[in-house]
Amino acid sequence: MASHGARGRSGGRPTLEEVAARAGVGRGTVSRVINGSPRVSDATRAAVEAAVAELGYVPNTAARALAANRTDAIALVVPEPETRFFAEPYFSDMLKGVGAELSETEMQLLLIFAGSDRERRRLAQYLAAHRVDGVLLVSVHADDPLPDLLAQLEIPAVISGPRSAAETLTSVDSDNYGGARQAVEHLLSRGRREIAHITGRLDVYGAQRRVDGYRDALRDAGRTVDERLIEPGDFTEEGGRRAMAALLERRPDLDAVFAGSDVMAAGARQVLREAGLRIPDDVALVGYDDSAIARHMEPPLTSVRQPIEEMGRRMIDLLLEEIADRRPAVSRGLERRQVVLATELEERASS
Amino acid sequence: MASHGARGRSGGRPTLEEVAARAGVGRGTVSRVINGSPRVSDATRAAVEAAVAELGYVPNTAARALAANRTDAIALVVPEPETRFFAEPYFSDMLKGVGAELSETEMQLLLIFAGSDRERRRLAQYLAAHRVDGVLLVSVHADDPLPDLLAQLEIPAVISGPRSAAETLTSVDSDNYGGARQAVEHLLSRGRREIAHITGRLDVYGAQRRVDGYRDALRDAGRTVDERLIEPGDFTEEGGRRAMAALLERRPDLDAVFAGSDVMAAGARQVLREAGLRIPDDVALVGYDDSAIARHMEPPLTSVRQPIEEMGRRMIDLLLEEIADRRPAVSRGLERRQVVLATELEERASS
DNA sequence: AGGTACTGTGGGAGCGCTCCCACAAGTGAT
DNA sequence: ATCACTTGTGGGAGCGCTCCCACAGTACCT
Repeated sequence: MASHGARGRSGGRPTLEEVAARAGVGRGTVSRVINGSPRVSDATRAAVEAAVAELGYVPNTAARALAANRTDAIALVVPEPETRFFAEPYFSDMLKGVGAELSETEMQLLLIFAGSDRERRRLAQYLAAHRVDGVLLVSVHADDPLPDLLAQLEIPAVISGPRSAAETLTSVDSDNYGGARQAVEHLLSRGRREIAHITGRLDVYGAQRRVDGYRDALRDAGRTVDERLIEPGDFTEEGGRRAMAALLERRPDLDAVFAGSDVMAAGARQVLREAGLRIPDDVALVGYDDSAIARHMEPPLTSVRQPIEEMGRRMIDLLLEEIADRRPAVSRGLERRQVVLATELEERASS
Repeated sequence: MASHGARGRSGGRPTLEEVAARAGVGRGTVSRVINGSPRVSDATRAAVEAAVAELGYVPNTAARALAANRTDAIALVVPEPETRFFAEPYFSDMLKGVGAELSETEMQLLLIFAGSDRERRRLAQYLAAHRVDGVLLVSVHADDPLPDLLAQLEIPAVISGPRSAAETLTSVDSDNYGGARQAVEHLLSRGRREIAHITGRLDVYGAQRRVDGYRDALRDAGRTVDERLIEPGDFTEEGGRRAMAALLERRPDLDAVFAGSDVMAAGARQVLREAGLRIPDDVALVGYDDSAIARHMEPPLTSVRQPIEEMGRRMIDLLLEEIADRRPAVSRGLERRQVVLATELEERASS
C-alpha cells in the first residue's frame, strides 16, 4: 500500500475504524451508533459519540453509497430551461416547500435542469448511474419520456402534475377542477352571465381539468356552455392577448373572463383595456396561480391560489416513503397514490 | 456472499468486471478505456467499447468516488434564502453561464442554498464530508466564515465577488470601480452637475468599489465630492426610496442620481415622481445591473451591465483548473488569481 | 548477441463503509 | 439445571471502482 498509504495518513479524515479504536469498540458498533440503531447500550453509545466528536468524524458518503447502495440524495428535475424556472414563482415556492421538508432529514437535494437535448442526455446518464435515490418531477408534458425512463430504471419518483387521469407515477396535484369551479361560481355569484374561459395548454392535464371545472360549474348552475366562450391559450402573456382578442371578436357581449393563469390574465387585461373595457365594471377578470403578477396588477387580480409550498412538502413525504419501501425489495405497493390538495380563491378588485 | 449476492444478480447493473469478461480483457484495461487513457491499442478499445454498449454499462459513481477520492460534482453555494435567489436575475444569469460551461464536462452541478442557520450547518457537514470536488461561491458578505471553512477543508473554491481587496480565494468579479466611473462620466457628459449616489450595502466590497469609482470620476473631472450627495442603501427597493428621500431633503437641487442597483433605482424613481420631478428632464437616473427592471421601467433606465454569464463561465474555468491542479498534490500555486471583467453602459431614456 | 526502452495488458490491493453471522452474556420459563 | 430467547457486540466479506506493479511483447540501439 505504498501509494495509497500516503493519502490516508493521519492528516486525512478519520475513518470508522479509527473511531472504533478510539472508543474501544468494534467497527460494527460504531456503524450502529452512526446510523441510530437501537441495539446499542447507552454506555457504548456515549463512548462512541465522544470519540466521534473528538476526532471530528464525518462519514464518507462514497463508501456508504457503495456499501449500502444508496446515495442519500434526491433530484428535483425541471424539464425546462433555467430561464422559465426563474421566471415563474411556481418553482420557487415549490422549492421552498421541498427544502423545508427535506431539512428534517439527511437527504441532499439536487436541482437539475433538463431543458435542452444535451441536458436531457446528461440527465439520462445521471439517472442510469443511479446517482440519486429518488426523483421529483415538476411541470412534465403529456408526451415526456422521462417518467417511463424512471420507471424502467426503477427509480422512485413523484410527479407534481399528473400527465393524465391514468398517471402511473405517484403524484401530487392541486385541485384544478375544483379551483376552476371556485372561480366560475364566484363570477356567477357576482351576477356575471357571459363568462369566457382562456385555457392553458391543453396537453397539460391540469389545464384540461380547469376546463372541465369551468364547464361543470356553468352546467350545475343551469347554464348551457357556449363553446365560443372557450378559447385555448398557452400559458403565455401573448397567448392571453390572442385568446382575448378572439373572444371579443366572437362574443363582444361577454362580461367576465376566467383565465387559466395569471400571466394570460395579464395579456387579456391589455386587450380589454385597448378595447376600452373597464375592469371590473364592464368585464370581470379572474386568474389562476395567485402569483406576484396578480397582486401587482392594476386593478389587483382575483386569482385561484394553489398551495404550492404544501405540494412540495407532500411530494417529499411521498418520495421518502417510496424510497423507504423500496429498500428491502418489498412487495411493490400496487395502489397508485395520488394526492390532491384544495385551492383557495383570493378575491381582489378585478371581479 | 449469501446476502449480498441477491442484490448483485444479473438483473442489476453490469460492473467493470462483467464488461471485461465480455470484451475478453482485464479489469484494468476496461478502466483505461472508460477513463480515456491513451495507453490502449485501438483494437482493444473498440472491443471494450462494444462490450460497454452491449451491456449498457454505466460506471458506478460511488465506487469511483471511493477509489479515486473525487466526486465529479461541484456545488454552487448561495448564502441567501431561496427567495432572494429567485428574485434577482443576477443568479439566474450566473447559473446560465455556469451551466453552459459545465455542460462541456462530466461534472455535475449542485445548487445549495445556505440562507438559514440550519442550512448553514447542513452545508458545513456536507462540505466536511467532501461530497463535492469544488465550490462556487456567490454573493458572500465580508464577515462570512464560509471561505475560511473551505480553505481549512482544502476544498478548491472560486468566489464571485471578492470580500475585500485582500481576498485570498481565487475570484471573478466585474469591474465595479470602472462601471461606476462609466455611469458618472456619462452623466457628466450629459451636462449634469449635482450627481448623487445611492450606494449598495457597504459590507459588500463591490458596493464600496462603486463608491470609489463615483468619487474618482468626479474628482478627475475637477469636481469636489459633496458627502451629502452620497447616501447608503441596501440593494432593496425600500432602501432606494429611503435614500432618495434623504438626498432630496439634503440637496433638493440635485440633477442626477447614480443608484448602486436597478432595484434601488426603481425605489428612487418612485420618490422622485412623488416629488413631482421628471425623469430625465429634472433628474437623470442611472442604475446598475441592467436587469429586466431597467428595460421595463418608465422611462427605460440607463444602467451598467455586468457580464454575469461570462463571469459564471470564467468561474467554472478557474475552478476546474484548481481541482485539476490539486489532484496530484502539486505545489499549490501561490499567486492569487483574480479575474476582473469589464462592464458596459447601456444608455436608455432615463439619462 | 545482449542490453535498454517503451507499449499494452492483467490483476492484487485497497478505498471506507454496511450487512450479517457468530457468539458471549443475561433473563426467564420449565 | 436446562432450554429458549433476547440483547449487545466484534469482525469477515463484499460493494465496484482506481491505482500501480509486474510482466509479456516488440523495437531499436550497441
